[in-house]
Amino acid sequence: MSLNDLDERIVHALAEDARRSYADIGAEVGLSAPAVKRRVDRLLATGAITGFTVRVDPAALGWETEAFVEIYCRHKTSPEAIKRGLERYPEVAAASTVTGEADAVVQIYAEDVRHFERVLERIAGEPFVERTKSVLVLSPLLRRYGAGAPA
Amino acid sequence: MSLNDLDERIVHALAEDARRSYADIGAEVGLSAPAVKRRVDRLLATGAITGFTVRVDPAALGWETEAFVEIYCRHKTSPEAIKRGLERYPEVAAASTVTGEADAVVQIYAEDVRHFERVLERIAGEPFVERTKSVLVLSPLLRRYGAGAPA
DNA sequence: AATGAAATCCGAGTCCG
DNA sequence: CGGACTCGGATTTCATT
Repeated sequence: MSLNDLDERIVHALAEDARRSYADIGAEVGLSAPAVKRRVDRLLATGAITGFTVRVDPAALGWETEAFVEIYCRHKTSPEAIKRGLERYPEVAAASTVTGEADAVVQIYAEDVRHFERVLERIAGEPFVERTKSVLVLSPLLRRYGAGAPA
Repeated sequence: MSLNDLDERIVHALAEDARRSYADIGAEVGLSAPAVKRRVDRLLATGAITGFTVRVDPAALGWETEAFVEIYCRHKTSPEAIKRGLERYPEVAAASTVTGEADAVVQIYAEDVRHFERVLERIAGEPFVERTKSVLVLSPLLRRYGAGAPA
């Protein structure tokens, strides 16, 4: 399934501000309000847009600390094993196997650095984990398409 | 900044579906529609809620390739400059300044590897970018709290 | 100070050409 | 797809506790 340029611009406009009126978005992409609505409805029906949310300041929710953790596994650890090992941690927001030296990148939200440290120690202690390498997020610059939002 | 119980429930309701009417949310938390609106306005003013977005399915949009890009900047590049430089790329889903050697981590969705290569070249060509280091996502293991791709 | 009821107004949703 | 109409909910006003 492929979207044309118009749909993409509409999704992008909604990603920035889902409260903009159809007429407003239409003025930007060159369509009338009903035309924009029809396309949004279609995007919802096909599952390209899965819903509407608020962007929340994680700090306001008490999740002050965010981190990316690279995980280096012992040989022959399957992606499924990594997944099973990580999904027990509620602090893990996202995890993916990746190219490069590390085997997986894990995105973690913790209440504070102390909380993060505890989580990291437990993950590092998992039998399939050889070693880890973390970077802490200093300040979130951009957050679109619902990416990386807790709760 | 701290949220009381009512605010928390309102934020939670909006996080699930930001299109619900104020009256509907009010019925759930025990307030009238205007009362809910006033609290949402206040949450927006204080920055607890930073905006309204759509949740999108990257695959349905044809964004099959996902990558994490570490950006190393020239000296004296402010976070704001990085943000301004990156927000023009619709392919950028998230960006954060981080601890460690790199200055920022950027999460990118592209149609395919070729598309990603083009985007990376353009980002690497930005005046504030010294060099970049990328890892491609092989398979998304976990995606929670609306992080990345909400299936 | 924060609330709910009533009134207004704008935009979503619908129908038609 | 655009234009026009209708209707629901957002937003405002105001009285109340």
